[in-house]
Amino acid sequence: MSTLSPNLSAIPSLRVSCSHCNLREHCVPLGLSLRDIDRLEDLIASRKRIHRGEPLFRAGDRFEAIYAIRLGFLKSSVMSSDGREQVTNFHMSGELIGLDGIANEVHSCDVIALEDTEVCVIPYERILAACSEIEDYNLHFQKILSREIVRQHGLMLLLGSMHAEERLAAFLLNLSQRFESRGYSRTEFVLRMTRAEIGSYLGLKLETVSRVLSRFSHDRLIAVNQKHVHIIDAEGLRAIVSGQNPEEIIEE
Amino acid sequence: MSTLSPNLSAIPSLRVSCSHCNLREHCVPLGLSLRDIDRLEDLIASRKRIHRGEPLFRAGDRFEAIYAIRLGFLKSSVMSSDGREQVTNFHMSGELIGLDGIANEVHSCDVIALEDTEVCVIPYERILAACSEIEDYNLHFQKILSREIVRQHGLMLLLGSMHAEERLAAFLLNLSQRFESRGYSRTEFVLRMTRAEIGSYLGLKLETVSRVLSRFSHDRLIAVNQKHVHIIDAEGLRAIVSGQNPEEIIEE
DNA sequence: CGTTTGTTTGAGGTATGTCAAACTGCGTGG
DNA sequence: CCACGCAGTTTGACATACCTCAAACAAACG
Repeated sequence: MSTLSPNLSAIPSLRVSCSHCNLREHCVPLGLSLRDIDRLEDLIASRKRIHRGEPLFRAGDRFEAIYAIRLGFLKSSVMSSDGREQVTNFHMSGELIGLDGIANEVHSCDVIALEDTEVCVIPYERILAACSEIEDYNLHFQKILSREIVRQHGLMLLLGSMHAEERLAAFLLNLSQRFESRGYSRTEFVLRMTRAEIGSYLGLKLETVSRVLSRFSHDRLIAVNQKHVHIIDAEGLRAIVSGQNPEEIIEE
Repeated sequence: MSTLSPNLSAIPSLRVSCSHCNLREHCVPLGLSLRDIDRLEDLIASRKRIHRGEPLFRAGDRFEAIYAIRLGFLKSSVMSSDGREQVTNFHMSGELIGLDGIANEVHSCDVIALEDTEVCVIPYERILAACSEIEDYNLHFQKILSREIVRQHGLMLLLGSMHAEERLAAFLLNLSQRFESRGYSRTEFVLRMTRAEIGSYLGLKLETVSRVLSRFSHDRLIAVNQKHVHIIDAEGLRAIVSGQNPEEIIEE
């Protein structure tokens, strides 16, 4: 792996332009020079489509590549020995998947597409090669890994010490922020996952998720219609996250 | 940072021998050649002692180094904006601390010594230098980061879907296994942390921790005397973790 | 030895889980 | 195109695991 896939440009349909990809700021957060960004394109071996409901990979699969989401929506989950599932993350465009596989050369979680999805396949050897060939790519990739660690700290805080309402409020605000940073509306979006999957992610049962969403809806913080969510009072949600549960409005 | 601290060997008291360190298999899990292990010693700038109760670093501190624990015991914790603390990990000898800081060049959690502790200070620039200079060190360090991600997945499973008894049983078995792999007894050890800290880590209140430990003690799974724990029936604990709650023994 | 910090245990409350039933929207096939 | 079935959601009634508050106890610490 001394040169980076010199032959790929021969296959135009597979050739990807990172420098023109509007997801660039997500995959390549560091201030790389344009010249280096061009070289990043060589990391990508191919693209892959996954249909709704299908796995990108499963726990136990051999780890070979990191995936960058071009478009779509997926969930990661781990299973306990006795079959309980815990959703560990929801992924949207621009995010990287598969970092867990580096540890043992085997994936430790399932990743399932929640809608039809397309990913860039980045063979891990190429990432290692880039680390030694591209100035600063080392630091760049370590930051990506570290960022995931920090993200999970936040999730542990949520799971370990927040109430159902706080968890849901934090969840909605997080989604909102991520949609916004991708150019979508931060106030209206569609939940790609079921109530049960939200519940698993937040350490709650689906009935609790449903009830809390109904309560938010009743309190005019959001409007929910099935999967469609409209955030009406983001400030109110933020207040809930930080425990500022305001005096309850007297029920009529 | 092209050469690795050539002047440090002039300070014998600070000179550390990784190759003779009995924690080597923890800090250096990869099968590095002896020659490379020798070079690892150059990573360490100094050692640092932290007294019980004192911080190694705090959230917001500038990130400069990774720390390898030579001996002692510490906790990591994150705080929510409204002051709730979540313990995210307990650390013992041979483990690396500070990986969270890579992401933003600032630490995102507090690390406090729970007993007098001594750590090796490994400036992060030296790690980056090693990544480009030592064959395979790149992969090695990325594995360390990925392993932390995988570990946290397990913790999320615990926090999101396990009962108090299962959490405690998993916690005790995890400690037991880590003590054993360091050459200590896997059946008798001292808890360095308070019930409140265990509770924070496991998403429980200290009273619940205390009650569950008492129940385990009553059921002859363990013997507890304050901080001292004796694991009597590891198999029984394992059964609890995997949800195999056996028919309750009739209370006398 | 008194004070502080941590632990245990009890009584009672509550948030969330469990079980169940009705409802909705969607896709499939008649 | 309608009807059917299915997967997902909502809502209610009830159960319970865990939390809260409180008091007594134990250990550690100056």
